[in-house]
Amino acid sequence: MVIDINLSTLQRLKRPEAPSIPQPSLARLPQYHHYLVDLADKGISRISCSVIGAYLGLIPVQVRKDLQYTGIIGKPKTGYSVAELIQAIETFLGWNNINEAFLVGVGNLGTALLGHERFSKFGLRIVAAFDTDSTKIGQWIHEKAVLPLEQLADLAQRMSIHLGIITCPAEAAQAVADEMVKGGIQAIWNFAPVKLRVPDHIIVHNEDLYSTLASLSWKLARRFRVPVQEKEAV
Amino acid sequence: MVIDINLSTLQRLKRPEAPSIPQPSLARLPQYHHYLVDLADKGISRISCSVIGAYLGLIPVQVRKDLQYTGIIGKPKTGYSVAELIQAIETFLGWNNINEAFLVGVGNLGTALLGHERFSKFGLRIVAAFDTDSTKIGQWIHEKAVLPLEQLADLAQRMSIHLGIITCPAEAAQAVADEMVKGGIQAIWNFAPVKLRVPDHIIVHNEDLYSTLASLSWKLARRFRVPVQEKEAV
DNA sequence: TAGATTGTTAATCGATTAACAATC
DNA sequence: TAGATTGTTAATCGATTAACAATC
Repeated sequence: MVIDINLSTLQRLKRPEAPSIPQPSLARLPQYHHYLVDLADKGISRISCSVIGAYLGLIPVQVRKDLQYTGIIGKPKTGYSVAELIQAIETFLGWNNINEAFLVGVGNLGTALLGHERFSKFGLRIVAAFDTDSTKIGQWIHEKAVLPLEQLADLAQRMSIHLGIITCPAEAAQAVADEMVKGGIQAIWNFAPVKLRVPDHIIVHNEDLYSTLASLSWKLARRFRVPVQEKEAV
Repeated sequence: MVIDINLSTLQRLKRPEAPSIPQPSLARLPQYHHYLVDLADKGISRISCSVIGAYLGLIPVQVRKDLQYTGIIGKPKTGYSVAELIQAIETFLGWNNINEAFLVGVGNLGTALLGHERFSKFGLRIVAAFDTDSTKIGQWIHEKAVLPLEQLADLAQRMSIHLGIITCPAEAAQAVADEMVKGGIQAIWNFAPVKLRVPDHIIVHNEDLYSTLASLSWKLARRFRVPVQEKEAV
C-alpha cells in the first residue's frame, strides 16, 4: 500500500497555520535593519543582542527572539555577524525581490512618496501614478507618469502589479480600492483615513495618522491636566 | 492628631500609575469617532456596539470596553447616544483643546501636513514651519510662514508650543529634536526613520513607514512563496 | 577553564474574548 | 413581561520577560 503524500500536503501538515511571526516583531525588524546598516557602514562586523537592545531601548532576549524569526544563527560569546544579519532580515522580509507598485492620488503626500528614492532599497518601486484630475494626468512626477485612473485595472493586470498605494482623499479611497482589486492587486497600503471593504484575500495595511494623533493629544492633555507629581505611564 | 493629606497625595494614592488605557484601544478611538461623525451626519442619533463593531470588524464587547474608557454610559436595549459618544471621545482625547504645533522640514511630506486643514478638527493646529534651506525660508506655505530653524527654540518658548512635528531627512532629525527639547516642547511626532534620543519626560511617537512596508512585503513575499492551499495568518 | 553570549523553555503580563448579571 | 443591549467579572490567548541550559 502506497501512502500518497505530496509536498504541499506535507507542508500543510507541518505548519497548519503557515510560518508566522508576531506583528510587533515584524514591525521591529526594519529598526534592527537600519541600525545594522549603520554598523556595517562603520566597518563593525559582529554585534550582540545587548548592544542592539541598548540602542533601541529593548531587552536583549527580545532582540534575540525577534532575530530568530529570520533564521539567523549567532555564536555564543561573539554574537552575530552584522553582514549575515542584514542579509537574513532582507531575505526574510522579501526586500531582495522588488515589489512594483501603483500609487493613486498625486497630492502632496502622493508626490512625497513618489519622490522617495530610498524605497527601492526596501523592496518597493512605484512604477506609475494615477489620478482623476485632468490637470495632473499626463505630467511626469519624479520620473513617473501620471495616468488616468480608468487605466489602472487593465495596466495592473498586464504588468502583474501586486501592490497598490492609496494617497487620495478619503471620499475616493473605496472606489480606488475597488479598481485595484479588479486589476488583481494583492496588497494595499492605505493612507486615506477610511476602513476599506475588500475581499478577504487582499492584504490591507492602514497608515493611520489619526491614531497616532489621538495618542499624542491624549498624552498631552493628560499631562497638562493631572498633578505634576504623577508619573507618565503607557 | 491631624493627618495631612492634600489633593495630589490622594490622587496619587488612588491611581498610582495614573488613569490609563491600553494603547490599542487608544488607537481605535479615532476610528469609532470617524464612523460616529458619519452617523451623525446621516441624522442617526443612537447606536449599539454590535453595529459599530460590524462596521469596523470588531466584536461588540471590544467596542464596549474601548468606549468605556472615555467614561460614556449607554442604555441597555437602546445603545449609546451618537452625539454624547462623539463628545465623550473628543473630550477624552483632548480634541476640544487645540494643540499648537511647530513643523520642521518643508519637503513634500511637510507641505502635505501643513495643508491638511482637517487636523484642526482633531485638536491640532500647525502654526509655523521651519527649515534650514534658505530658498524655502521666508516663503508662506498654506498660510504658514517658513522660518529659519535657529528661531525655533526661542519661539517655542515664547509661544508655549508643546508639540513638534519632524518631517525633515533622517540625518537632521536628531538635531531638530534637540532644538525642540531646548524650546520646551513636550511631545514629538516623528516622521523621520530614526530612533530619537530625548529626555525621559518627552513623549515621542514615530510614524514609521518602514514598519508598515516590512509587514506588507513580508506578507506578499510569503504569499508568492508558499503553496496556494495555505491560509493567510497574522 | 571561566565567562560571555546565544538558544530555549517556563512564568508573567496585558489585551482580547467569553460568560453572565444588570437594566431598560 | 421578554428580549435586547449594556456592564462586569473570569477565562483565554499571545507577546514579553525571566530563568537557565548550551556553547564558544
